[in-house]
Amino acid sequence: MKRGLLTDRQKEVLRYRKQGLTQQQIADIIKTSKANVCTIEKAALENIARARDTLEFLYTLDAAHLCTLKSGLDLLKAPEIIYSEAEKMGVKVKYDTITLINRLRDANPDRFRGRQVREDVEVYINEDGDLYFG
Amino acid sequence: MKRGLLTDRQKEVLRYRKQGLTQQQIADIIKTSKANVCTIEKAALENIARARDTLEFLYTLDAAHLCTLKSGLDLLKAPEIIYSEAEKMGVKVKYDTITLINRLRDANPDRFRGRQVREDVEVYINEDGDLYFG
DNA sequence: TCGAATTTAAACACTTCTGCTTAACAGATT
DNA sequence: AATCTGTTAAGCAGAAGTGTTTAAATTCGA
Repeated sequence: MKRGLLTDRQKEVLRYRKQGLTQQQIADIIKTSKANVCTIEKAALENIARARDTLEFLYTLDAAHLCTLKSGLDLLKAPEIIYSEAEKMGVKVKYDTITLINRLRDANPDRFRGRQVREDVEVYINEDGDLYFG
Repeated sequence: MKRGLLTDRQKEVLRYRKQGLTQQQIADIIKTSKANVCTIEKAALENIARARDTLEFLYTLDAAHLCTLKSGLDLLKAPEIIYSEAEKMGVKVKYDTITLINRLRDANPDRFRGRQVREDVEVYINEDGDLYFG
């Protein structure tokens, strides 16, 4: 059974990178092209991000589904929706408007284009008023 | 780009499970066999474990490689090796013999069969004397 | 012990991932 | 201009993951 997401090749590259080597230097050491080192490093970072997202999901299991921010929605209208839904459930959202928008964008930058929601975002809330997105 | 490791199917099963449903009940809901629900749930838990291991690896990046516990080694001889190697590096291991063995086993149970190491285990140590295995 | 719940194994199509090459492109530094 | 660094894209072969079915084993409470 595989232990982690990272392949031996990916770990190798990350270790050399941590030591400050350039992609070209690493390419020479492991005998391949610098383009390939770039690809491998990128894949490694993606895998790490994916691992983080996976564990992030566990929080949504403890949380209740609050609402769905539908594709096309104006990002600035999201807080209003979220506050109103949370009030219905008798929970106070932990974040103010600005913080909420930032959290929303930071959580997964890919899902927003400027002020627009590109893809449906599910919003979860726990009893502490913490928000999670999935 | 995929966000997490878990497929929609796997998330679905985990959510129903969290609600206390049996595999048979879930199978009826998502219209498949209970055996399949079992497989999906198992895959989900494996993915979560893999995500944890992946992030665990990041610690080994900050840590230095201490030694390798080779396949076939007696688990009870590991502490001696580790203490002696750490001393060479001028770092004091944070754990006593008993705790060390327990950490070693708990870190990844699959790599030990009774008192024997089944598969090479890399040992890393940081400046605080914390140990990581990979 | 009976039956329900859970787990495991094997096999199958299908999809995705991985490492790799080649080639091109953008930014900095020299 | 020439060089070094990092990125990106297309394509390819081999490996691994996913959902599924079917069938057999195991656990466990009543």
